[in-house]
Amino acid sequence: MDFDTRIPIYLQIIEKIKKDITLGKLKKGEKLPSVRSMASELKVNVNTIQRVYQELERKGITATQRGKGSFVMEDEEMISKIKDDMAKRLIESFVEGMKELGYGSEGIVKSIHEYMREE
Amino acid sequence: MDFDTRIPIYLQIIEKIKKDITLGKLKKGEKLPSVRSMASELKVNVNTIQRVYQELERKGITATQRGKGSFVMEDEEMISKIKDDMAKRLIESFVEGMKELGYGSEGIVKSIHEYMREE
Amino acid sequence: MDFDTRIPIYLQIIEKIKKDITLGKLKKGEKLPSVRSMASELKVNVNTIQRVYQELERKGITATQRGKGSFVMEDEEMISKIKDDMAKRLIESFVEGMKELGYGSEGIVKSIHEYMREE
Amino acid sequence: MDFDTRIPIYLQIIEKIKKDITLGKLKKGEKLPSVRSMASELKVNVNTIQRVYQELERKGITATQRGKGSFVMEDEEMISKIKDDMAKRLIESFVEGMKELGYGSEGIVKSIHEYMREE
DNA sequence: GTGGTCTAGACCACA
DNA sequence: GTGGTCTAGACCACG
Repeated sequence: MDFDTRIPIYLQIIEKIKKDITLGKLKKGEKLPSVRSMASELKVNVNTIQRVYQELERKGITATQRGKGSFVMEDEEMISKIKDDMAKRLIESFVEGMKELGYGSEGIVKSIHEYMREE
Repeated sequence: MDFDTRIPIYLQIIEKIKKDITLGKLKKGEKLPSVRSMASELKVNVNTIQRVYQELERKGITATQRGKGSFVMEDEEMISKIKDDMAKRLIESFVEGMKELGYGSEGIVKSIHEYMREE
Repeated sequence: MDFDTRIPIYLQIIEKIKKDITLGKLKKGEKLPSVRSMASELKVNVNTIQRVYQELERKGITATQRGKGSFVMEDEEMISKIKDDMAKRLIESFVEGMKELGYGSEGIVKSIHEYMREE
Repeated sequence: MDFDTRIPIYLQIIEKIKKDITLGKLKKGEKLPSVRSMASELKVNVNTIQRVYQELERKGITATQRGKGSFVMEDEEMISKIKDDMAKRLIESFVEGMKELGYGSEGIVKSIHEYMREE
């Protein structure tokens, strides 16, 4: 995993984990790697991962049990909400960026269609 | 002008100026206010405005002439080239992001349409 | 028995046992279940129960006899003395805390009354 | 300021600041000491204070502006809510503790009255 | 000068 | 073995 220097590492890891959950790579109830093993795997400090897990718990995405580990929450609804949220954020920032460049609604839709056709 | 605490003030001001240019409020060749006057008008630190002008110049949007001030670039073609480039990069990263979330081509187009309709 | 993740399991079990003693479910002199049987019954690690018994003994609530097991203490007077002491400490720290929050004597008494009424 | 070893330092500092706000020692809109000055004053690491300010912001008690500092929120209602919350937590844990010791509602009220009279 | 992030390394509480 | 807290010290972004 490569990190974008402009964005805090811990945020990038959070996004990665959320993505893995929505894609089913991490299943409900499954145990996440221990703080230390994930830290060494990603070549990152333990504290950074600890922050990641803390934030995930605060958002209700995982639950942490001292001495046991962190587990993905079993809440189906929550997971689909995460996916919708992430998609919405992507779309918003995309549309906003295009508008700042002077594109109107039709222009944006048209550009996307063109891009898809080329691919 | 009110600022969103979450985003650096200097970025917010840059966006404002870029918008003013595309909307024709600031015309090609026109002189921007001096660093000091803009700073006092927006009730913002002089350093902040200095950074704004620096970034604008770096992006080729304005040109600074020592002792005279900053001026909006006259080079129309260059600006439109930059715009196309930025748009392409925006679209690419957007599509890539959506695919990582598990969306296919149709899903992406559909999401954009839905979002536009809501707005 | 369900456990609250925020509080150490061993503390929750201790409280449960203390309650059982005051309610007479566990009588003076009675033998507590073995570490292993209690652990398997509560689906909890053996170490955890060991710590529970250790703490109970440290507090003088039980006594452990090697090879025989743990027994609820018979010393009634000592237990009631401990209780009075604990109660006094509880009250003191409570009153001190309320005063730090700016409550006067009447305010404290009033708050307690209100809380009791709600319950 | 002395710290109780059993409770995380950052939590103790948070409680201290909340108390100061409810008591009017820290007024609405007022600037909190900088992370570094508070850290050196309390002889605590900078990171620890940073966590304190972060949590306070997350709870809506303060607002932080990068490069400027942290400020107490101007929300009157929020402040009185903090006080009520803190008092409620104190009362709850006190009553719960007394009940575990075998005191009934009348016993608790009586004990408080006695304690107040002695003082 | 101010907050934000990160590292390396330590010690503790819990299961 | 697992998470939680803390320290010392560093570098960066922002005003």
